[in-house]
Amino acid sequence: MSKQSKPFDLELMFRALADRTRLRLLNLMASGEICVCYFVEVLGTSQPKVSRHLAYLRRAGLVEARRDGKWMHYQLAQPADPGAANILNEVRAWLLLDPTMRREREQLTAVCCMVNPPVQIQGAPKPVGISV
Amino acid sequence: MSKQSKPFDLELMFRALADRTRLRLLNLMASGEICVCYFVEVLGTSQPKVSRHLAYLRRAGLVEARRDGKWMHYQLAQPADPGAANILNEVRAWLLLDPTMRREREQLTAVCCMVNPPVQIQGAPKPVGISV
DNA sequence: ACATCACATTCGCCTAAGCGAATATGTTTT
DNA sequence: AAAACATATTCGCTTAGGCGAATGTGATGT
Repeated sequence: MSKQSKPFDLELMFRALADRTRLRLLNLMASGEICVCYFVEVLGTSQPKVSRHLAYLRRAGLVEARRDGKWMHYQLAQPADPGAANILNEVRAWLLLDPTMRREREQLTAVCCMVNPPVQIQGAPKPVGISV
Repeated sequence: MSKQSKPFDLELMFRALADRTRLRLLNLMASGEICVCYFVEVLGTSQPKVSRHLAYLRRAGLVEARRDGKWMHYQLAQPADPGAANILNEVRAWLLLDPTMRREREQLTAVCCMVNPPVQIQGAPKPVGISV
């Protein structure tokens, strides 16, 4: 059998990318691993909604999750298919340039640097790659 | 106003790409303009279905249509937003490499070269860019 | 003028998937 | 053991969108 174990469903990837909330989630992972409570805080949406969209992204193979005590950390995943990886890289490049997305990454940085952070964030592990 | 006239809805683009039939349609436009009857013939799907999906692609700004007598010709469009254009280029590159998509492009070429083409195709203008 | 051709649109049905609200699960703390 | 916490899942509802079948539309041919 010359077939890959997973032929990477491009259609599924695009369905995963075809939602603003999910694009915003991917954007906040640009700098590295980050735990769920930051998504909730920065995006200003409900926790179940964030969780559902993260599950969708994971099913599509676009992110990976890692448990650390009570916290779940999410990071961008590199698809095995090189073509899919190239497409995703372009999407990430676009996210980096988009003004709205840029603002949300700045909000993330701001939240991380606060002396008196919101209740939801207090005690949460800082995301990596944020210049504090 | 520093805003573009059309901020190019990336989410809409991904929704347009999130369907196998539409990816197959884009694939058949790889070599240039092509008229609707070829889509119907090569994809083996109903004409209304092809037409609806082409309309969807046009609404998303991924293809352009041109009327020529009773024939409608479709071709890939270059989005104004350079980031979106880069993403689309990667998608096209992926389509060129995918074995299934490659086979369908070959089918298109085959149909064009037939001495006794199927009824649907007889008299239709040949697509450009097909090595006959 | 009328039929035919190439394509587009509409209709009714069904599934995927988004949402808020409620609830469940796994982990740490006390 | 029980409470608190962070996150995940389920439920009921609503909308987008896929499909085949039927119909509409604009151009050509006779």
